[in-house]
Amino acid sequence: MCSTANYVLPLRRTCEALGTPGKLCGGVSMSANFSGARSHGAPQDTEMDVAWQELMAITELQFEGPGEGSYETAQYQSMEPMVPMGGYGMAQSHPDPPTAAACEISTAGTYDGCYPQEVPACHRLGNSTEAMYGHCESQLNQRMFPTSSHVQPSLMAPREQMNMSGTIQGHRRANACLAQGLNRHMLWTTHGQSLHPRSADDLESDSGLSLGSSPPLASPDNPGGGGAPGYQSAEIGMTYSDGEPDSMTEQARAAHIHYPMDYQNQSHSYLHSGAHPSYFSTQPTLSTQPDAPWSVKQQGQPSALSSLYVDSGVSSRGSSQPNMYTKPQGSISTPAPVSRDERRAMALKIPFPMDKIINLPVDDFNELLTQYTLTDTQLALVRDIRRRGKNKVAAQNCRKRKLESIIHLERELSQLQAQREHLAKERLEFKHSLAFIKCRLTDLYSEVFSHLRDEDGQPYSIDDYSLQQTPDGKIYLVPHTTMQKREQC
DNA sequence: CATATCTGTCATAGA
DNA sequence: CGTCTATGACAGATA
Repeated sequence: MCSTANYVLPLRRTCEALGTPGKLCGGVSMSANFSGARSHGAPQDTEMDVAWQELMAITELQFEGPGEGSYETAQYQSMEPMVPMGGYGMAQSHPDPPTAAACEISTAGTYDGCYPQEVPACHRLGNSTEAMYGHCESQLNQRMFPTSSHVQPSLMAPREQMNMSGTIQGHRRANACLAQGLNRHMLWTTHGQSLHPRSADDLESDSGLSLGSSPPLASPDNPGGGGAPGYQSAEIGMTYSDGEPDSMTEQARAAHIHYPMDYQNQSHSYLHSGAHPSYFSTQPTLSTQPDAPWSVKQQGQPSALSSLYVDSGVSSRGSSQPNMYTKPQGSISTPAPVSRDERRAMALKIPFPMDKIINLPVDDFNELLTQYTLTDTQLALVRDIRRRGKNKVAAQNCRKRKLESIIHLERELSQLQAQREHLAKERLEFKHSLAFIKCRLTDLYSEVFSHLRDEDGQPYSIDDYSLQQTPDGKIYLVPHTTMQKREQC
């Protein structure tokens, strides 16, 4: 798979979307939007040509100020390291033809950095993905609140609609969710099933499990799938379901008996991990060992979350859902977010961790499945978890790419505006220079004429004669009448 | 309470 | 054909 081509396409899509704001909005028909957004390449190209011509039309000077060249360049370089990750990278160091030409035209050093070489930035940052992402994020935040905002508001708008502070937001939300989780906890334990006939999962999800692709699964109040109707951790007092507590405990005990794993302890170990707010390991684990699936070993390195683009692990960063049923802070253990899928997996007693479900290669994943006897419901849940987990990461990456694409386009716009201004100044200088040369030529012409004399010693009239130079360098005095005859011929 | 933003999820296309 | 990835669209949670 070619990383360049792979990136160019989404970038172009983003360009198209920016060019036609309506496409960013929800349409009546998704499929229609899809086809529309992806099949109108030619008109968009025409628009780009027109836009370029406008930029080149230096008659109307509406430049608003120099671009923040160095800053944006550095910023964009910081994005580049995605290239080796998943075949994504910004700009790809392939200047668009117009810009490249423009850069060549430009005589000032201002445009040397028109398209910076991104690779060094990657190497500068090395493997410190923390720094990599932190850099990106911080700059995104800076872009969010520019101190010298010369970018047109129309271009600020789409960017500001995007997630510019995911990490911060995640932390902020994590704290906020504690209170929220407390409220939810109280709500569920107070009202119980009578007020909430549907499970938390069903209430949270628009569709719960994937529509049509999976049979109904055993969400806490949907025991039809063969799993426990709910899961309750007795040790930490977590209640994932609005079911009867006694029966829940029963179910938990049953799980204890019928399955080799101790979910309570597993959950406990997860909750005690603390370092990472998620059950998910963010490091792909290629090991196919089916034992100790919920062990702390699966916690993975939290740094993976900060890797450039979400690698393959699934995080609960900023997710509002995982915290909803966690125990309020200040209790026995550090609150750990439990996503719906995690609860489902526990409810159905899936005998391997989310980490493996999501991150294992398909072969290893299938091999893992063969090592256990799973019901259809469990199998469907596992596959749904895998699909959702991968898609969640993909969505996160997709959004980051979109943000970076917008930033890239804004920077490119600034550069083109600066270039336009430069060319306009250059044109003005040439115009003045030309006027001066014309004036000088007229003077010289008159002076030459003033020194010319005919056979009678009389000066030639500048109205009746003109000087003309032939290609061989010789100069002739030509009467206007002769010139007129030539023109008539 | 309305709004904006963030995030997870689904549907879909394409590789 | 199954899987994976990318992305638009949507919904829910939250600030």
